[in-house]
Amino acid sequence: MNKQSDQILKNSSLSVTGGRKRILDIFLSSSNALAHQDIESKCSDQYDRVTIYRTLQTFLEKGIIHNIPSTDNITRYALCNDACISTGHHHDNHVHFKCDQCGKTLCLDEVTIPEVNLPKGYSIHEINMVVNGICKSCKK
Amino acid sequence: MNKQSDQILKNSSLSVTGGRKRILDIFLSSSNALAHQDIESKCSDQYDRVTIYRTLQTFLEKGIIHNIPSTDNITRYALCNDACISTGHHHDNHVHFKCDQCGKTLCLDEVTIPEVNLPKGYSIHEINMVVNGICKSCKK
DNA sequence: CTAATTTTGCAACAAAGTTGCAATAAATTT
DNA sequence: AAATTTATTGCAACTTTGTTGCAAAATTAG
Repeated sequence: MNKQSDQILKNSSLSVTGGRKRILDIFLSSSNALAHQDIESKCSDQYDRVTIYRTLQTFLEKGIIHNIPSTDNITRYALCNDACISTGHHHDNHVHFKCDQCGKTLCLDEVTIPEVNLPKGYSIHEINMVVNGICKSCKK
Repeated sequence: MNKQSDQILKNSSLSVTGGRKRILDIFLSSSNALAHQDIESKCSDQYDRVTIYRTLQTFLEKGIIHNIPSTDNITRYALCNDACISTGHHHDNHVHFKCDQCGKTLCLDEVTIPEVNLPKGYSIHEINMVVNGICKSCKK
């Protein structure tokens, strides 16, 4: 009976440690993107601040999570979907949404980023699209 | 003989001070977006760190500059084009480009953000699009 | 030119992130 | 399954980034 988090760590050839499992579980049970601060407030009693920083860094490098750009200068992370993880080479091509009311940031996995034509001479490696507005839950 | 920076400040009904003129001039003479750090390194001998923070904040509020989202957690600012400034109500609808080689971030004023369709229940207030890749100058 | 208003610099602080190193835990080998 | 190797964690110290209150200085208004 392997937990999902154990499996993900093994697939990324990472040591399975308590801290990594815990942080991964926090992501698995969250519907929105998380900032370092969010994670810290959920497990700083068990794990050190520095460990959380290092774990997030490791997850990023392994493509387990991706970070989401924002203008408010807070780095938020979200789990990559299976496609991301398996490819290793990492390209999110989905749109991110940040709700101005509840403040939550979501991956809209089903919304793909539309094509954009840049002037001659530019080559594209990655595209990020972040939409601000009011989310489904807040609008009701 | 009013300098351009004086005029911009007056148009935004801001007091014309040495620091504001200096920082505005730095933007006016830069082809790429600037982080707080970039500005500090150019004028920290003349103006205090705190003044720079407050000036950038003021410029943001007045719509003289806008900030550009990024995944590297560094807030970068760029001058708004005339359309932005005059409307007051601020919507950049151009694409931003960050070069992976030289690290510079540019406003591609001529490239407008393509339409995107969100699922039912979401309302859009603002859209940001940031493209990473190799810029014109680096590609040569 | 003087008074009222804003802006600035300084000091102190808070928050966010990083690094080195010893202790500990996990994986590997036998 | 114990011992060894390797990787991870916690702690302390530090750097960078951003904020706040308040008195001094500069700008604007009368």
